[in-house]
Amino acid sequence: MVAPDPRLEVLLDRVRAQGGRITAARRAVLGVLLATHPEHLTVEELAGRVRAGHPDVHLSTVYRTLDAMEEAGLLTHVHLGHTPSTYHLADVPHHHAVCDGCGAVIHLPADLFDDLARRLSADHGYTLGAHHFALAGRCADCR
Amino acid sequence: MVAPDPRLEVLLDRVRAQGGRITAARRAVLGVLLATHPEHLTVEELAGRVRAGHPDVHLSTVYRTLDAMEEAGLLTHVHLGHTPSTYHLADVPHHHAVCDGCGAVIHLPADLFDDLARRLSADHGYTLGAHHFALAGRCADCR
DNA sequence: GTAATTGCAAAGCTTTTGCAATTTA
DNA sequence: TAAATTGCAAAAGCTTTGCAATTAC
Repeated sequence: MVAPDPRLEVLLDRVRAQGGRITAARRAVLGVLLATHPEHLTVEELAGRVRAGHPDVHLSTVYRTLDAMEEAGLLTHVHLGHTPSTYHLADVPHHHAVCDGCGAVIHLPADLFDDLARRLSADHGYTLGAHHFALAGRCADCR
Repeated sequence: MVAPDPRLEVLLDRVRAQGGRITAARRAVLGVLLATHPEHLTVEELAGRVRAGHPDVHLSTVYRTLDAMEEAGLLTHVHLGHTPSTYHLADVPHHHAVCDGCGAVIHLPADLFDDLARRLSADHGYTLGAHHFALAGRCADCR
């Protein structure tokens, strides 16, 4: 038996506050995301872990739950490459750099992009936003 | 009748030089890419234009042609968002910033990323590579 | 009770693949 | 002629959707 994570209640309260309902599926999905944080899980991986405790939760429910929770601002998805989207709890904003060779993911603090963001804003009126797509390149090992 | 583009022969020579064969489909695909450069076309758009002159070229042939020509270094594909990949001739390296609101694409010179690349290299041994995924954000109009 | 959520099955959309037939060099 | 390329049809992989049944509030 896994000890209940008090952070789960905080997340659920945010769902309630937005008029969302609390279901077993939502508890399970958020629970998995809390337990695996700060990993980035594909929907498949997520569903697998959810099903370990709730074999009845359908894959389409996982997709819809993720959509709803993302809409509510609780989580985010990122594209790391030519692969399925990955999900993680929304917390400290960060970027990702993926190695084209081995797939390793490096997490980068957002402030690394401050200069770039400033120039995009000044030169193009463009506001750099979500850290939605990873940078591509080569890690030290694969170089 | 469209005047033949002399640049096409240059590209075809590069294909030959690598042992590739010249077919009507390859002429057509490269021709469209030359004619639309520097636009970024989805495979669907590309195939549509190819079929205007060669109704017999199958979509799967377009995919295979793009793979082969990309392999040969003649072209590149970029992901601009939750949309099909887009293709363009490989020329001056550049990055892309897409507006989450209207989908507008801003082309950014590669040297905008020089500082970032330097820090990634120094701090993580990571070599920033292909400009494969667009940045996400908001353009001036949509802000 | 009412609206939100779910399960299921089916479909959607982009991309890939097997294979025989055709074409290039 | 040998190897590369194509057409076609089928399938694969990820994600979305319609709808009736269930569940939360």
